[in-house]
Amino acid sequence: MSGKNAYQTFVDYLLSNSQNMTPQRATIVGAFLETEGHFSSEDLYHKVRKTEPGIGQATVYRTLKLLVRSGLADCFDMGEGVTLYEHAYDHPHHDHLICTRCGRKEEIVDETIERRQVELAERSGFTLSRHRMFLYGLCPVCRRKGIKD
Amino acid sequence: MSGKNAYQTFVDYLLSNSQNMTPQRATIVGAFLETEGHFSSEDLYHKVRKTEPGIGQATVYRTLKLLVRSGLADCFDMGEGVTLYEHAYDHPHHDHLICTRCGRKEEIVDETIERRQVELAERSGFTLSRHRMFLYGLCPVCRRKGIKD
DNA sequence: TTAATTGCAAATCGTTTGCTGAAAG
DNA sequence: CTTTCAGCAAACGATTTGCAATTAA
Repeated sequence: MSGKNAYQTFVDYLLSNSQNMTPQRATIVGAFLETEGHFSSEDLYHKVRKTEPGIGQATVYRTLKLLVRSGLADCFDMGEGVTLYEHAYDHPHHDHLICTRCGRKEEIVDETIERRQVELAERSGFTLSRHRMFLYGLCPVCRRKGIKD
Repeated sequence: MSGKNAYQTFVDYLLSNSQNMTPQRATIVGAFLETEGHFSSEDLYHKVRKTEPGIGQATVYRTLKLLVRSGLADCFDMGEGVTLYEHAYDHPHHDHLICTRCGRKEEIVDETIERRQVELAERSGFTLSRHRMFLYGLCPVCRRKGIKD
């Protein structure tokens, strides 16, 4: 049902911007909604192609942009040259913990840090609007492997 | 004198990797050392060109890579499609506070946050090796302007 | 002399854009 | 009808790479 609401939110976004729902957009949004975790535009493109081979890559890029603007998706760039997307609808803010060996990503949040960030910003006179935090390290599995190697 | 040591550190790095100091590298490293704040490879390229118009862009890219490996420089990508560099020699870890309007960047650190990050990672079984944190907001100057507008 | 380095231009790669025909309201 | 779309291919912009000529050790 979260899917239903999310989809409707997207349709509403389109309507309120004099933009149309189209078969292609419906397909892409559908694929987006059933994709968990972090993925690139290209990942989604490949997924969509399995169902609708006619869809162009540009359409996926354009639709992902709409998804972000509509609030359904969030995107971030970890500096690897690719933009990653994730669900933002019914999915509160969080940061990322990334394994530098296997690439596994975990979502994390910490109230203390969130609060400190606002204080820190204010101390410099800034009004904080958002932030991005990436923690890099070895995940338990990879650490164990590392010891064996 | 920090400049002297930094330069020597770079030369040592080259020597220990059977790489040579060259006039081009010396020029680029010199320009790098006298550039404060955050800058892109292209920024440095333009600066270097004023002195040595013959230097190629690829050489600047290549030398910046060496500067990072030697520990003189640190680089990060804020997702704007450009890699930014800054001094890392005699310049301890810090995070960034960025004005979303004028782009001004301030360096920040907070012991509480740093400590919490390690704890958070450990709670997930990760061994933290490094992190990146960007706080985005309106700087005091821009906020004031915003009110007037 | 031998390995490392340079500058240039061509190649990459993810992403964006211009364009023309097609479709939505 | 009028505007918004889609698909394609070309354009882009930052960065990398292949290569032949040059230089450092």
